[in-house]
Amino acid sequence: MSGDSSGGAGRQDRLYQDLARSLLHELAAGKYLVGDRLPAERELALQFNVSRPTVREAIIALEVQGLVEVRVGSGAYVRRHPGKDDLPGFNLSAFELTEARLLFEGEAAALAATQASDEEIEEIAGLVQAIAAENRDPKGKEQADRAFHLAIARATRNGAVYEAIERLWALRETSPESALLHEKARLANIKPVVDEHTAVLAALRARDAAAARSAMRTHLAAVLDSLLFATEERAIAEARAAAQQKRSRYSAES
Amino acid sequence: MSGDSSGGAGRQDRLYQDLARSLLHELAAGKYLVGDRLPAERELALQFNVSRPTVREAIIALEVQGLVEVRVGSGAYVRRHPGKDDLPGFNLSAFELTEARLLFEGEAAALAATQASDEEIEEIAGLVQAIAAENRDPKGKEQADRAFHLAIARATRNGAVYEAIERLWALRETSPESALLHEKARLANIKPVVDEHTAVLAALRARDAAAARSAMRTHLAAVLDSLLFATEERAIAEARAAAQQKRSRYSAES
DNA sequence: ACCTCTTTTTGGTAATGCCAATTTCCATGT
DNA sequence: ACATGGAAATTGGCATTACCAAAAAGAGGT
Repeated sequence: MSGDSSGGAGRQDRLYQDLARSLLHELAAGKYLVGDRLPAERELALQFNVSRPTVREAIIALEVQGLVEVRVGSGAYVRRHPGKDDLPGFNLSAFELTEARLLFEGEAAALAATQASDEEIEEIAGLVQAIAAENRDPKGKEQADRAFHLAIARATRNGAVYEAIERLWALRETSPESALLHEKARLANIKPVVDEHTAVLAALRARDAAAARSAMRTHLAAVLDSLLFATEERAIAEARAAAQQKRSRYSAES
Repeated sequence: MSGDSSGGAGRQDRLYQDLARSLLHELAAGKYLVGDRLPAERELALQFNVSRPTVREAIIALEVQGLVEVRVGSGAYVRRHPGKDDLPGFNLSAFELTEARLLFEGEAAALAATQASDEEIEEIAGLVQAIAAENRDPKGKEQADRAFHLAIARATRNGAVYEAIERLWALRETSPESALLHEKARLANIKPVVDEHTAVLAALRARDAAAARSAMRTHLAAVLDSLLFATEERAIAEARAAAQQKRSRYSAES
């Protein structure tokens, strides 16, 4: 079996992350208590059918997060249990993240409208162009989209606001389910709609806080819509109804 | 040299940590800027005279901490610099934190007004009582105040919203300058004003989102005021003027 | 100039081998 | 019996080699 990569069902990225997540789940499930020793690297490699280097990488990931302590010649020991903070937004659905963005980034846009420098606004204008360009490329990674939103957050001149919003984006990228859903939404809906971004930009240029908030909320409400569209599971249908309620509130605002 | 371990002068532990530290220093020194690509794994292995697996481990350590982003077939790119985010909320002033709370918690209150269960609202009512009691005790630690705000965040039923707001509180408690300033504000102002909390509660009971947002913003605008009042430093005077501007916006809202 | 196909570069993992730190356990001496 | 010392087994630490797949760079044709 040299090179399971061939038969191993084409996994492209970060096998160690999958393993780390699995171990994390086992920890959270109480399979290993604080002070317990994890199985040996060689054993884990067998159990999970991966190579030892991969196991090492996964354990290092846990070690860096302070979850386990590795003692040479002895083993890896559980230091503490994954707290709510450690599973960064593990249970945060794409809906929750986007709803939070709707609320927070709306306010950020409003504040940015009164705080942003001309240079910052022009930078944002450039990013709108970049989004348009990115949209023409079917493989675009929404890199410009992210930059656009973060630039606005930065233009608030409030580090706490920026950090909070940046964190929401980080969670979105981390959360597996979230990533999956966004991918589906992208395939279905495609374009992150340049018009909506342009509207936000126009409000910023006009230094109109209320308009900026409204435009940003409209944009993110559309994103929320696309997420709902990308979902067929019945379980989510309930959330859909609830979100529908909420959305009606959003548009009623402005 | 195969197996530097033999001649390598008894290194027992974590070669990858040494490497990660070295890279961290280079990052901090500005050798690689945000967005830059790190040298290839094979190249770093040569430069530092270690094996590629070790380089991978070090890069994974950086990746887990969010310092770099690894793209398959391309390389490892700098995401952010060490030090800004690693010591959470380093340069976040009490003003910034409170302003962010004003924006975010206002929205949270509005959402909570439509989402909270009756039980949750009664729990919040109990916390208002607790705040009143805490006020009578000069040694009160604003424990109830914190619980009040977090309960509202939780009542949004949105984990992302809750986590973001909880983080702002955590930062407030961590940041030394922030704590100091809040202390001064407390001594000067005394009561965390029960009336304002009561107003928020009333709006929640009425399920009036707009009123809840308004009441919460009024409350936090008052906190912001007390912070400004507690400040005499000239350096802050400028920020004060800027904040004054912002505040006028806040009250103009609602 | 522009698009396309090939080559090179770069990360992803596997597999193997050996060293060093610990631990286990048994033999030995008291 | 008990303690002690040391070999043997266990376990992590790193190095090497090899090959695949994704991405970037370059060559070639249009």
